[in-house]
Amino acid sequence: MVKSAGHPSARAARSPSVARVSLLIPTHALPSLSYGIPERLGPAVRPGSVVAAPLSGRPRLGVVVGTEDGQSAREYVLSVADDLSLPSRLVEVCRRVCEKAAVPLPVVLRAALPPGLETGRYRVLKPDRAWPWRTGEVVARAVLERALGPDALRAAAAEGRIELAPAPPRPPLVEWAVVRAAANPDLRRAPRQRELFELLKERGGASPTASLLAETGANRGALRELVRRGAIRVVRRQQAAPTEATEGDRAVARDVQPFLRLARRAVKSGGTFLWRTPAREEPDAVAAVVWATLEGGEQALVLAPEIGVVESVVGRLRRALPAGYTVAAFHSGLGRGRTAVYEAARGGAVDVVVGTRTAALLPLARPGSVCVVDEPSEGHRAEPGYEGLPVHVRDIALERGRAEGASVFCLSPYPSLRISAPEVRRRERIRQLPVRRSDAWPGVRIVDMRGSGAVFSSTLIEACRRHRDEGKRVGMVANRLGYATAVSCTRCGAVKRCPNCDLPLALGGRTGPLVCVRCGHKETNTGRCDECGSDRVVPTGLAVEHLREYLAEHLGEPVGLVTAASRDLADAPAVVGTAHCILEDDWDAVILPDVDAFLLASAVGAVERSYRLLHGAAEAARELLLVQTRVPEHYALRAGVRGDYEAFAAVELPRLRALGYPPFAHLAALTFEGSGSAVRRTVESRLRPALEPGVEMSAVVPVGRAGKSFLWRVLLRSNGRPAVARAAALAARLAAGTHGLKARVEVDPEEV
DNA sequence: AGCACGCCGACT
DNA sequence: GTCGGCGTGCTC
Repeated sequence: MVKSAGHPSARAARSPSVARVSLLIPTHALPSLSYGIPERLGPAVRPGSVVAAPLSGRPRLGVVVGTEDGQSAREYVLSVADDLSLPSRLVEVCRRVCEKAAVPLPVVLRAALPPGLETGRYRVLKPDRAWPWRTGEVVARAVLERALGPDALRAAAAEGRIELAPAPPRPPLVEWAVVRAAANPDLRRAPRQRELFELLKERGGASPTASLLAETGANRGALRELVRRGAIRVVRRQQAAPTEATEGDRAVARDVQPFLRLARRAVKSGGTFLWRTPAREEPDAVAAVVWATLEGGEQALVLAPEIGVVESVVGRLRRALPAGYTVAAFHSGLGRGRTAVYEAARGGAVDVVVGTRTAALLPLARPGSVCVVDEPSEGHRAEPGYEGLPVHVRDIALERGRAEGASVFCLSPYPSLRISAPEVRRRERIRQLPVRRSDAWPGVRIVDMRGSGAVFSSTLIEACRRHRDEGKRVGMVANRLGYATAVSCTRCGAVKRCPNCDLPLALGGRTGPLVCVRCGHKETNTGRCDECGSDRVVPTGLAVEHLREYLAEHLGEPVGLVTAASRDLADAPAVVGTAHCILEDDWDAVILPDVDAFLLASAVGAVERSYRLLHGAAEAARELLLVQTRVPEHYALRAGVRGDYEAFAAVELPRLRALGYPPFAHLAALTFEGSGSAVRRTVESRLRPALEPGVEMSAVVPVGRAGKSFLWRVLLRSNGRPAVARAAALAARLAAGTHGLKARVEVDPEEV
């Protein structure tokens, strides 16, 4: 559905109003450009319209980000793709996200458009006689370019023979069975076919064949036979949005009731809220917010950090919400099926969308509320340089609240300090709902490991054995994958380091080799200390495999393993795994044998993560939380095992302020890929002189390599987020214009 | 002087 | 992203 300006004749003589267009070219280097609005397109061109406009003589797809009156422009908007246009308030959200996060505006806008949108396809309007394509056919730019050559392609576009035809990917086709009119087959001696036919009639005479076959257990032969008899037709239809109808299950809804009054009040008053509830109550709090939103006739968007959580929240909402509403999931795992959900959300046909970060900018016809589930999770932000925006979902949600008037809820027992700090809450007008504490708390044992070289204390081993003997389950958290992060001498304490990079060498397998994670240096593990000559060099840094082996030895029976990559013997009485995989489950006892690896990590943000780990571990443990440490008085440890978030914040916030870290100052992490000389030249002679006052920049530090090229890290810091974002955007622009240099930019990363 | 190549900035 | 201008440096 593209409205075209009939070519140059349509250019109005009097000065037309002007559209600012952000062309969908993913670069920092191209600003929004001004184009005239031809008279006949006038009303269709508004902020949010998706339009075609020429750049360097060829049409490009872009989004109108603003309109002005009076000025004239040399080039004109060519056409409008009405069926793709975004709500203008969402464009406002995209603009603010772009400014705050130093992500090019076209990249942010692209994230708000349908996934997989083809921007480089043309519809053939008036084919030349020599062309192999017919009128109305849609052809990819690459195909046209190969066949015609770039000049003829441009000429064809200028002559109006072809027209840019953006199209979201079509939903996949699904096979349907449809009863033929007046069909009355004799199925007395064909029970399978009869069953199929009856079920199909029960469903109103049309149904996807997959579910018919699954439900009756019939095979395709029975279906084919019905077709042969002329009883049914098999047709292919576009898959409808995979929405689910709510059920209003009373028993499940009862769990939601305690949250409902609060949620109704908050949704009604509007604004941004922190809601601290125990992790296991989060789905019910979300259900209450969604419920209250639907009562107001608006749509709810729920954002979860990963696909598994999305699916479980969808299931919970489907059962808990009153009957008569629709819920849909939106995440990358749905492939092309996502398009239909996108359309349904944009058109207001679905009431609730639950999605991963890819859904953060999903257009909604009636935006009512946005819930960020497990707010501090790092899954809410894409790694810079990979697909998706390197922006935390909470920041997008906050902007949606402001621009679209949606109520925003950030849920977690332990929200990130950058959103819960009193200064931030005041500045951003974030209100805190009454805190709900876990009603059960396990017993806590903190085992002081000072003066012990052992991996496991006797307390730990006894606790494991006791739980095992009582038929209870123990979950143990490891901090690393693999076997060991380093080897050190038990006599003098020296750590074996890489001769090139000075980094501790990691142990690849039980007996070696020793490998450098940065430069790839490899050596055999001799077990001998280079410093004191002892032969007592042993693995340290308790990685998953090692812990598992060790624990199995002590218990005299196999121990389970759960990581993102593998699940083995997950039902064993004792299971070792990564923090993420262990803590999403419930255990009788949770054991953190090496919490110091988290507490003492050098990254700022690591302490906060440790607090969450401890608090989360306590919530996941029914009876016992056991922690081994050499810093038993550490504030994050003491507060974490009690779930005392306020006590932790009271110490950590002043520390962050003193260090000049978010939320008290803002950072941008720049990662450059290229030769050291190119990086230093760009950073020192071009970026540094251009920095605004108040923006500090660190030195260039090597941080490893990506394949053949080297990676370098530079940190920018400023009191104001806009200033640091501008500097980061400048860095990205400089790198984009420098041959052999790539930059990835992240403003206020979760951890530095 | 004439031309190839690569860098840089403009493009609306 | 893509193009053209222009400066550098090489060849005829």
